Amino acid sequence: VEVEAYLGENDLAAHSARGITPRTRVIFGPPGHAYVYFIYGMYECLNLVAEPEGQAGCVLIRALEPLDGLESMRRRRPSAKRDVDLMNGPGKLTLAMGIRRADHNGCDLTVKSSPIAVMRDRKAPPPAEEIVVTPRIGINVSADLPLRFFVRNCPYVSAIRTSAKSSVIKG
DNA sequence: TGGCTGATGCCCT
DNA sequence: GGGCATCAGCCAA
Repeated sequence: VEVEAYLGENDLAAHSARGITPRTRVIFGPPGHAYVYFIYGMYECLNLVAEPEGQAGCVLIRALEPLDGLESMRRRRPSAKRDVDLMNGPGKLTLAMGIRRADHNGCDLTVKSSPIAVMRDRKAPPPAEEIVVTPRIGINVSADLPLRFFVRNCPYVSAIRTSAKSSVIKG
């Protein structure tokens, strides 16, 4: 329900901006794979590689709406007081899902046997009617680019922080 | 409700 | 060695 785009070029906020390193190698690999990185000494963040092999570009998953597995998520995140707080942040949702860099960085999400369940036993929900577009959260460079997208009026997003720079995509 | 801060370790200069 | 795509708890108002 909430993502941010990180581009391959002209986006200094992207980890891939300085080219291929041991950490960013996955971002330059084939699409549909998970790029999981460790941040602030405590948290992991999940990205989906989104460009053809050889090009950089990925999507940071910032919030999800839990449709299944609520009990196990509550066990992994006992600090969440309400269901809407289980996955409303990039560090929270990896905790709730048990996603770790050591286990899941580089794994292929396009196969049924993927260790990260992506619509494995479900039909996709209907597309959101309205998407809000804003600048990305928590970055200092390329901070004005409108690359954060979230479902309007969805209670599961991390911060309904719309600004003067926000806009809405319909349909 | 909103702002500040400590916790904590990888990554790249 | 400094910065970092974060979070939870604390405090003031």
